[in-house]
Amino acid sequence: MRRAAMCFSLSHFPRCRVHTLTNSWWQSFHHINRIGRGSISSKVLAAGKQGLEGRFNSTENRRTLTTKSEGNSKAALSKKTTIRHEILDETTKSEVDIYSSEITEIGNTQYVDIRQAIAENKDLAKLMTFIIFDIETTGLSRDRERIIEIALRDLRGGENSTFQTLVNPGCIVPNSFVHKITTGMVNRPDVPRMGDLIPILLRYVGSRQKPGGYVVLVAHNARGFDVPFLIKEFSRCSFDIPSNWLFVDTLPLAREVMKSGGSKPKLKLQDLGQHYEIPLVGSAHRAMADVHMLTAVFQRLTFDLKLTIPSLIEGHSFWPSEVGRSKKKKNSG
DNA sequence: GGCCCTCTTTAGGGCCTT
Repeated sequence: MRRAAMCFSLSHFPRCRVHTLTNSWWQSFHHINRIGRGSISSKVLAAGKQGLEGRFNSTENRRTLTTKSEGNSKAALSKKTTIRHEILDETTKSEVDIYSSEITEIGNTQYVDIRQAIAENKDLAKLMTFIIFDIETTGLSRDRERIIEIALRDLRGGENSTFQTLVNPGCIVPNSFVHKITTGMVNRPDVPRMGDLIPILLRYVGSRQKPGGYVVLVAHNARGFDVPFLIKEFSRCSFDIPSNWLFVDTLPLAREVMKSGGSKPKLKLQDLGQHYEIPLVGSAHRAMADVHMLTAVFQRLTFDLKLTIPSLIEGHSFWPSEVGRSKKKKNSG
C-alpha cells in the first residue's frame, strides 16, 4: 500500500503560553489599565519575553510532528479516517482524529454582521478562536498563481495548535528563489492538491473553534493577498469560505503603530519582526516560519494599539464578501 | 489589488503580499 505523505506537520508548543499572553491581557486590559502605563508595560513585556522568546528558543519543549495519511484524502473523507501523527524522533506517537470534530453550523447567518454584537456583548468575544495563517504561492497574481504551502497556528497554543502542509499546484513553481519551495517538492502525487486539502483544512479549523463560535483568521496583508487567494482557491475547488470565518489584516495595524515614527515606516513582516526584536524561527518566507513571526508581531501590535478583542473585531476585521470592496468610500458628492 | 501618501481628490506612485 502506498503511503502518501500529506506533508503537513503539527508542532507541539508549551500549552497556553500564547493563550496566556494574548487572552489574559485582552481580557484584563481594562483592569490593568487602571494600574498605570508603566505597570502594563512591565507586566505584559515580561509575559512576552517568557511566552515568545522563551518559546522560540525552547527546543526541549517543542516537538515537531509530521502527519501522514494513508490513501487519497478526498476518498478518505467518505469514511471516518484517522490521521496518524508521528513525532520525528519516534520516541512518542499520538493520534488525532481530525475528522471526528463537528464544524459548527451558523445556518443562514453568513455575512450577518456580528461585529457590532461582539462590541456590545463581551461574552461573544470569548467565543472567538484566533488563528494566525500564511500562504506561499507561485506568484502574486490571484488569478494566475496557485497556493503551494499553507500554515496555521491557533493562538491558544497547546497540542495540535499548528497545521502546515505543502500543496500540489499542478504547475511549475517559478519563484523558488523567494521561498525555496521547488517544483519537485510539490509536484508529487503524495502532496495534496487544494481540492483534497480544503476539507482537511476545514476539519482542522473546525476542531479548534469553540461551539457556536467564530474563527478569526489573521494574516499580514490579508486583505490584499492571502484572503483573495483563499477565496479564489476555495471557489476554484467549489467550496465556500465558512460563514463563521472573519479575517484580520495586520498590515493596517502595523501602519497605525508605525505612523508616528517619523521616517517612512517599514511594514514588511520581517521588518516588524526586527522592530520588535523577535527572533526568526526557520526560513523566512516559509509559511510556518512567517506564522510564528506574525504570531508574535500580532500580539505586540494589538498591545501597542491597546486593542481589546471587541475593538479589534469591530474596527479591524472583515468578511470575505468585503474583499474587493474599497474600505474607504470616495466622496461622491 | 487594496491601501496610503502627496507633488492629491478629474491622479499617480509606492508599499505589501509570493
